[in-house]
Amino acid sequence: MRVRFAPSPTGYLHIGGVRTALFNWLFARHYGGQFILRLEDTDEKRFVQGAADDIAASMRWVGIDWDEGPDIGGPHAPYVQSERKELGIYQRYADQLLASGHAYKCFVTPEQDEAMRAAWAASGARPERYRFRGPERDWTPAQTAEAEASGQPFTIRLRVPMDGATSFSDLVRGGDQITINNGDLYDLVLLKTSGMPTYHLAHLVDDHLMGVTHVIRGEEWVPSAPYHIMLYNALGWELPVFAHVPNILRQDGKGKLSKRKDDVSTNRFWERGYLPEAMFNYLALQGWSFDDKTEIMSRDEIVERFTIERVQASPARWNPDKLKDMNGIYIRSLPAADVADLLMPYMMKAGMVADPPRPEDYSYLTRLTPLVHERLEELQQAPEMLSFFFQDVEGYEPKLLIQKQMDAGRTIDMLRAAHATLNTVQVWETGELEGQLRALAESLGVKVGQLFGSIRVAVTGRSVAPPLFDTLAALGRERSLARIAAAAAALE
RNA sequence: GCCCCCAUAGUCUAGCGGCCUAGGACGUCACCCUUUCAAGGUGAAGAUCGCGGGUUCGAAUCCCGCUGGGGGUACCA
Repeated sequence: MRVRFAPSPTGYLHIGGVRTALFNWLFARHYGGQFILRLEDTDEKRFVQGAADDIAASMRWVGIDWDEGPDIGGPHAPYVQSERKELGIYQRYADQLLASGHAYKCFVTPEQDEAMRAAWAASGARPERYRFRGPERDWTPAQTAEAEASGQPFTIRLRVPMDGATSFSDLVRGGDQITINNGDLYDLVLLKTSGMPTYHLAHLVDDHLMGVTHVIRGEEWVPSAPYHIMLYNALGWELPVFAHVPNILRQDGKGKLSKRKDDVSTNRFWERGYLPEAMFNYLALQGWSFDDKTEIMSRDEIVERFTIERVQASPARWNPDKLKDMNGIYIRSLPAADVADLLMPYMMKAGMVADPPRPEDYSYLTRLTPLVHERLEELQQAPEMLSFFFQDVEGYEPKLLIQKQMDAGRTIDMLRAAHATLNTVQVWETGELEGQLRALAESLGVKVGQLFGSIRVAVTGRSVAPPLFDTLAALGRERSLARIAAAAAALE
């Protein structure tokens, strides 16, 4: 079994695209087939420099590799359509279709096409739809030859039957047939004036030549599938199995995910600190499921369990909360040392750690990581959560410092008492600090929450922070005492 | 407009004729744990299985219609 993912290098790869690539990849890996990456750069106008590399990087990041592709070659190289066009591959089949009468040369210019469309729409005939049929369909060979001799540019169009219907079955829909009336179709352009094939001709020729057995693609291709069926038949080729997977809809359900309107670039998630394993797991679940309970699965487990038959036909909605939750689960499942390594780039970027980091930066971050490890949902949250370890607290909020049922005076006294106690602590470590401060709270006759709360704000500048005694231990005696003193002074 | 696809809680889903008084997860809320926040634990609210007809002894599951949503309607993919 051979499948492919064939992106168009017109921009970055968004998660919907990755999901389609993933389903293809899972299919290939599950059945021990091959997964091909092919670049469909037949759109000369929308081509974006660097997009191809970006797309490949996004795929590699989530853990999708390919057996044949532009960068690694393969038995059917090249894997870039613009290069294949130079080899005359598409022209050859266009000529074959011309010879067999399945296609014809059309001299209608885009402008004329537009005018015809407008005229059609203006006619009282109330057309349901503008269905282009070139006048050249009925031309004699002599007429065509004459037009061509005059040097007029032309496209090669598929001669679509005026009546009848075209059906094909779809694996995602349980093998049910989808039928479309030929009368709703039009004479599709196969080869553009420039000599570049359209997607329709190019992908099909390549799929056949590359031995693709299963076409797994987004459902936006369903309406054009009949053209593809006609083309396979016209060329005398065996049909592949079709599986049109549902799109991922925008969060509000209004339309499919779009690069322009949604912040869904795969790279963005990479930047924000999503683990590729989490993204892989989440995306696999967008339209596919294993059973009624299992959600967290390793790559291997998903590969083992994935089948197209279990892919849903209805579209899923983009749910960042769910992804975030899953990312937290994956982060927590990692050893703290690994998390520390993953966090370092974020600390550097936030300017909290020297670039490049010094040995002591590594050891300090390793020391701090356990304090935030299980609180992280995105790695990028770490610098903010740990910022007070790297910069002093400025401007204490009396409101935060003064706990429930306390006032400024009592808080000052309490902080000074804490300062005195901590000043004499022999062993500056978590357990000892906790023991001493608990005893202090008792002797002061305040609730531990009141004491700890004030100290937390004094030391971190905020009411929500990592566990207090771990924080004090990691912050060190000197800085801890200085901040407590500063907080008390701020309340004067 | 026309064509195609889809339809279980706010969201992702399990279900493929009786096991469903519809299961799991995210989100929401409550409680427990607890120095805050998380994590973890327990529990709750939330779906007349979009609506209406059939078929059947029996339907979330099959059929039809309607409605709603999505996709397509390019010399873009």
